[in-house]
Amino acid sequence: MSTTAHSHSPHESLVQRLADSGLRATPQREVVYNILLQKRDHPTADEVFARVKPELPGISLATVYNCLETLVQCDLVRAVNFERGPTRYCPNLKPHAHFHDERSGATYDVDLPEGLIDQLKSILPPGFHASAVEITFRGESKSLR
Amino acid sequence: MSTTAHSHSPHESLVQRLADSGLRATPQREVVYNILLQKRDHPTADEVFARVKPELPGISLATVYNCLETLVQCDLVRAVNFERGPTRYCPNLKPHAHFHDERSGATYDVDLPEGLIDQLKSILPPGFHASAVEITFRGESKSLR
DNA sequence: ATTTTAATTAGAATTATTCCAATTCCGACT
DNA sequence: AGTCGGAATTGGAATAATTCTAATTAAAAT
Repeated sequence: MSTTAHSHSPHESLVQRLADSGLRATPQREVVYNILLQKRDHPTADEVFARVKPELPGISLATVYNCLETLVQCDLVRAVNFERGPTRYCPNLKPHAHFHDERSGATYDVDLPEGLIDQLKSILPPGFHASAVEITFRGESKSLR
Repeated sequence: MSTTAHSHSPHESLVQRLADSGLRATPQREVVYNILLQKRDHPTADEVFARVKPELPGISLATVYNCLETLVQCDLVRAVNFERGPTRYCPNLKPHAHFHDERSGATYDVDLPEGLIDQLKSILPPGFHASAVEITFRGESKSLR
């Protein structure tokens, strides 16, 4: 038995997740996903396009949009919007917040303590049920990485 | 003495805040601001434009954008972006979260318990200093208002 | 092999926003 | 009251991001 119920190889999980949604693992989808994993700086669709091109010169921007949307649908990638401007994409599946450095424009992932999301959900008034919570910090960070 | 150091009339605070930034209180700015106060449903610039027109038929969309931007600069209004799509505007100055009802598309303000923002800021790693925190819930609400 | 369905592609279309140059409006100062 | 100068507004053009569409290609199923 070489296939376990929950493989943790990125490639496996991609193929698996796509299959779960009845979708195919095309070269375009695989490369787009790998690009996101390689440099987790929350690139825009345009930036993904530029990074994918060398590997797949024939790819079109429309396909990049399609692939990103597909990956978001499969819960492999999160679409991030915290300011007017292009959507950014993030392959971090763990619950996390985003820190947006207003000086550099960079965005960092911030791990959340266990239970925080539930604590936040508990402040909602009766009748409100959240399936997801997004937290964005804005400010300045000394880390120049 | 009829003018106190901190008047709470919306109109006063508008005039005051604009003056503080060296800006004038024009009819366009006043009407745009009042429209936001009247119906706090987080309208887009287009929606604000439509609501302002009856009162100020000659106003242009560019001016609505200008006024909204000005109000945001003066900290009278918050620009809200939590999904791809047009920026929405919110005249609620108190710290609050947003609840986005995925069924109706409506957005509700959610009051935050005292201290929560500070608690959240405390989870940031060393070197990160947040000036603002945004919290967005997504889900379904029973409230049909 | 053929048929069917899914995915990709290029380019057009749409949407949201910003830019720009030309007025108009106001306030300060004669 | 009249004029000067900066601020604000306006309409339209320009830009940016995304979505749509119709045609083509690729892959899976029969």
